[in-house]
Amino acid sequence: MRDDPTQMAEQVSKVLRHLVLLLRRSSAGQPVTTQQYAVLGSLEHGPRRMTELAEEHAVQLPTMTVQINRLEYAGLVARGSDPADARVRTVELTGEGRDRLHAVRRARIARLAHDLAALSDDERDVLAAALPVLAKLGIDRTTQ
Amino acid sequence: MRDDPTQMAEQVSKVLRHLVLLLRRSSAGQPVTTQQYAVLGSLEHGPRRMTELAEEHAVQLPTMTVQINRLEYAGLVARGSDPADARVRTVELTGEGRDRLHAVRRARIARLAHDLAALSDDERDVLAAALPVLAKLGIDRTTQ
DNA sequence: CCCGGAATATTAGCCAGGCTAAGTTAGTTG
DNA sequence: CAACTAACTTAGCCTGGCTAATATTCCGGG
Repeated sequence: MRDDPTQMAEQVSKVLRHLVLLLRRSSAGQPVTTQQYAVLGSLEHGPRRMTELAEEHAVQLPTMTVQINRLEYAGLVARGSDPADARVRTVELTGEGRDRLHAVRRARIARLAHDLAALSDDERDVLAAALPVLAKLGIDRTTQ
Repeated sequence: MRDDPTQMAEQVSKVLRHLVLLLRRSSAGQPVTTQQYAVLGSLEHGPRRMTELAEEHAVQLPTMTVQINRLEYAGLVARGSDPADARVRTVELTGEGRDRLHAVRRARIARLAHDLAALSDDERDVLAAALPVLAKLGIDRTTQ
């Protein structure tokens, strides 16, 4: 298949659609939406500024403003200021935000681990080998 | 890694997030949204009823109604009736809908093929081997 | 010193795409 | 034939995107 990129692309496309449906089914009705969870994850290692968050999540600044507003209202993050530049707002996790992040992460990892446990050793090997390749896919698109 | 499902799940989780971001970046500003494209794809092999479409896309019936309304307004699908049961509405592609589906598909496949072409032969082999495994992931979740 | 432009966020207003609850119409069954 | 069930649609709400239009604040040149 590797010699017919078009055919392979069709397979990849189907698999992507499958994964998207999987994610949709598994994230319905969770205590934190996938977007909120992703943003909380960005804050794990310290405060970030709004522009950073927006870029990292491939989103416009106003979109991130609204996200952070909701998270702040929910008590999961707090806004701060940069003493060196009064224009920038920083965002950081509250204690509750950190707790929630870890709880949701545990649940997601556990579910994934459960799914992975249903595979054979060989299948897990194959999958593990492919992860770096998947991570590499499309990285040059981000610079366009 | 295969012997530590939790660690592997973390890796998979990261890769999934990467793929989601990829999809978001690549689908921004397309002539057809990914949802619309997916629905058109379901109609490729003939008319379907609303309930079928909703189930297939893991969505409630009212959500599918709205989707089909938009596609119908855009002239890409047409509603019909089941002569055997006046309650059911059928949906099928119009000529323009079929053209649009094929055009969008070509574009998506081409972009994916381009990305795949940037990989080495070995990497493509590894990825090709993993596709069936990925397709298998989580299929038992749908029955819960 | 200060004035104009650039950078950082926010607000306002729009749209897509989810959901539930309630309503309509048509089949099914006791 | 009355009551229930099934298939959709409508209405109303929420999240999460976007652009355009404001503040604010910083910075560099005259």
